Amino acid sequence: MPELPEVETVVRGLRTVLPGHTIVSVRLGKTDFIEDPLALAELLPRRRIEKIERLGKFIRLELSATPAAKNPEREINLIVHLGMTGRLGVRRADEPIAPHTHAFFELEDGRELRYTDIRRFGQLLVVAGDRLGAFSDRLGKEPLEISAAEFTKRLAGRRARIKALLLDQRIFRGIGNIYADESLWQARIHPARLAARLGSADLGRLRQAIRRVLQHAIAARGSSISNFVDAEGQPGEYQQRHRAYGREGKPCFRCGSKIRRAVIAGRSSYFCPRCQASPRRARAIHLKQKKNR
DNA sequence: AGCTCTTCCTGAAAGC
DNA sequence: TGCTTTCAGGAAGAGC
Repeated sequence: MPELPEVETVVRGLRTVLPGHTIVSVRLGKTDFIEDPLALAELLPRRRIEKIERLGKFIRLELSATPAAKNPEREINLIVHLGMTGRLGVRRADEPIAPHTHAFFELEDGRELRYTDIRRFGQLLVVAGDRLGAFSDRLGKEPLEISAAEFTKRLAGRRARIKALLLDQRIFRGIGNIYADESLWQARIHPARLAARLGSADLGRLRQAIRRVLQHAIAARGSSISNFVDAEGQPGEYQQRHRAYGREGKPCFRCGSKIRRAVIAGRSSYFCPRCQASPRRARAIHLKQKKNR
């Protein structure tokens, strides 16, 4: 499923082939995952793709108007969320169409940007330039850019489980189930721990673990779970480096204990029962250390 | 505030 | 073998 590293991989791929090109027309299949299909089909033609960036798990294509565009005075953005099974890639218009392809953005040079999404959990929307700030403000901080102080501040006093907070896009943007579990394993923190009960050492390790895991995953071009492929249709390789996610019953890479699976924050969560002390055990360890001091 | 449940959707996997 | 059921999950909303 596409999370920050997968979306970053797609964005980097699109960046090498799309900027400077103009959308000449839009064709849509099923539209139930598109916020306003009529606006999309009306506003995009005759616009040039200026730049592409990632906002958490969202992809933003900044579009400038050519004179023939509708409402040329308005700057708009095409925003794409890949959901679970979304794919975005550029193909020649005469190439075969993958099943479940529901949006085609034809370019002036005979290629087209295609959006394919088996389950249609993804999202396509148009955001006007003057609304982009509000759109972005609804999302939390980029985990690769956040300072230690800001990281701590965002979790301080929160009585929710750390896993739930890592998945909450209003706190940090871009982390999903795989990278939450991988980061918690790396930082040796049990997913069910309450954020308010984590010490500064825990939080420091967690921030570094998130950075490290995401950077390594980006370098490996993401994890190919649920058929993820990049803009060129190539799978990523980080799934081979997973230490917790999807490894139920397999030995922990650190201590050899069997990785366990439990539903935490409504999601499958994988962790090492020895390296990542449960909330109860973490508390017992904490009290014992206090007593010995 | 934060938890659980439900909804959206399809294909893979498990169950019979 | 082949059909039926269950499950997975990002995000949002309801209800507790």
